[in-house]
Amino acid sequence: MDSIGSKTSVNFIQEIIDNDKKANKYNGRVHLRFPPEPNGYLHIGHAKSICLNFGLAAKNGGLCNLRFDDTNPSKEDMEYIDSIINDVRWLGFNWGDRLFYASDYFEKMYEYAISLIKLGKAYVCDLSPEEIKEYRGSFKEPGKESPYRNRSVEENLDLFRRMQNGEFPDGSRVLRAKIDMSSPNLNMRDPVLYRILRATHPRTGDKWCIYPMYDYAHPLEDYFEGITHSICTLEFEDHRPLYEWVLNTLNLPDPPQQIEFARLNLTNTVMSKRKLRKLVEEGYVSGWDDPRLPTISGLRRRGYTPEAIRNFCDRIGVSKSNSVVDIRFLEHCIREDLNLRAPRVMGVLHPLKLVIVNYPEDIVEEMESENNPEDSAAGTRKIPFSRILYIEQDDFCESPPKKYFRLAPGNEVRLKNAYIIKCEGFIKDEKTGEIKEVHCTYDPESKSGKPGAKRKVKGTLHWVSAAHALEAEVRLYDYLLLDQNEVAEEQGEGKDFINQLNPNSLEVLTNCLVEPSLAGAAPGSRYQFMRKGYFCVDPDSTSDKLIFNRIVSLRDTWDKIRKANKNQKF
RNA sequence: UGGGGCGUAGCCAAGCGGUAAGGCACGGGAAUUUGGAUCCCGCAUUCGAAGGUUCGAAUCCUUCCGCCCCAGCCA
Repeated sequence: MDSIGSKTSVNFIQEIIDNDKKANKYNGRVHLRFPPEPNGYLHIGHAKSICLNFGLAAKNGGLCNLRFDDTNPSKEDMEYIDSIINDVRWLGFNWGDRLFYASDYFEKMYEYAISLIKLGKAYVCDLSPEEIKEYRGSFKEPGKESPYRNRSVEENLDLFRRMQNGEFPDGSRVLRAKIDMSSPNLNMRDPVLYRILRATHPRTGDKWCIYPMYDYAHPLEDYFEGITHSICTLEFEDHRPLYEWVLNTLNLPDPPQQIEFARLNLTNTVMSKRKLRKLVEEGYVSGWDDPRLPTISGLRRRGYTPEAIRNFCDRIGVSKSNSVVDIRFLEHCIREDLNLRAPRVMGVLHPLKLVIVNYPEDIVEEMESENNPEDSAAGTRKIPFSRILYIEQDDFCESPPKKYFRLAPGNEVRLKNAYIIKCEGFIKDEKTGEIKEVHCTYDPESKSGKPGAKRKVKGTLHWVSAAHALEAEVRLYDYLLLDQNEVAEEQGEGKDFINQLNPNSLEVLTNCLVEPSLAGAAPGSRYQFMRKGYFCVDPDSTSDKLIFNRIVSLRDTWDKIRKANKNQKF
């Protein structure tokens, strides 16, 4: 019932919106915004927020703006602006002509700051950063009032203008709100509103040398854009009184309301900008779009679809409790999506030569194969079959364990869309134990589609024809981080997430063989390699050298049985 | 330590005084030319704990316990 696109239960934010609409608050308008700071790449945690904001707007006949919160030029960059725009669009959202920047409002914000000064609600403070910290007090002790707190309006006006004029060095003065130095909420102890900062802004260049702080800028940005519900994450809960203070003190009508929800955490990966940056900058991964990262660009390169990501975000729910979503749920979402639409192909990751000894040497048959059993409209294709094939090394076992349905001496197995074969022998390198090739006979009556194919055989294998297969590189990805318990076992609890990194998060296979229909497969196209998983053609792929990224493996019950058996020994 | 939040299954999460939805994971089975997909079945006598109110409490009250966030001129 609750599959793709079906209803999810109403979350607490929707409830607030429902009540506001009922009460005709904001004249029934619903206007949201996604307000990233352009200081990093978007990740799936942002996707949760994007889906929430744009989704809520759509559901309620409202609008959602894209707005860059670019109030700190020392950390922000045009590169990030471009990537964020690209990612939000790729996820499938549309902000119409409502692309905004906090920096668009610097002039207005400055004017409102002057109003605050005139109201006696803001003052220029000459304390150093260290002194301000000292004066702020602590959790148990109230703060002390700044000696500059009671300057006259005229003096404040004059000093603030001169701050803006560039007459003072960076860090020498700030504009502060005059609220309450003994508030139990530290955010209300005369917070800084403006700081002097000489840094070239990505959009306004060197026009300004003072920049508003988030707590002052954000409520105003929301107000300027007619935002009704300003959704942010839990850590801003303590800032809400300040958000409201700015709007109320300035006496702005229909003030937006801030609502907080829990950010997304995922198992087996990292989500903080700091950690992602460390991985990228210190070369633990290949870049922001490394397919192992939970960045939008990484997921895109890995082969995740926007639909799967959106579906995931819609299904994890929205609440206020700190939670960690199992990454396997994300994997479920991409499997569910790709199962329905990824064409099936055959690709052998670890090739093992298989000779059909009773099959003519000079014949090539074209085997008819369904492109997608979940979608008959996907049609069929022909796959060449011949005497010499390659199968998966795993699919042959000299002395098979219990419940092994694959090829073993004397065993019969079906080759997908071809014939039933029987293992008659194999060649083994006695020194290394390596199986060099497997010899089989085929049953000519068992060709797929023919009555003789109806026989029951336990296993079905995928294969490629040696003479026709294409060489390919396949990149197998695994979780970026080990499970918490594995880490404890293997290296004794490290505090640094670096020693939690999975050493096997990337395995590159260079000798894979895929069916010839894959020639010229376009970067970004996705396939199911039957019995193996879903794969996506990497942008590095060329017509000479195919490169596939494994998006996610198929569910593998044999693998589970195998592991269970292994663990049983003890 | 003062303030702000949050505790429902291994993980998310509904529930809003009338007797614990759903999904993931997990276990079992059916069917199967992907050990995939699909389909069945199972999976909280109990909601952080203890008291109280009530005919009736995950929902209301009290106390306690645990976890997260806050002392940037970051957002």
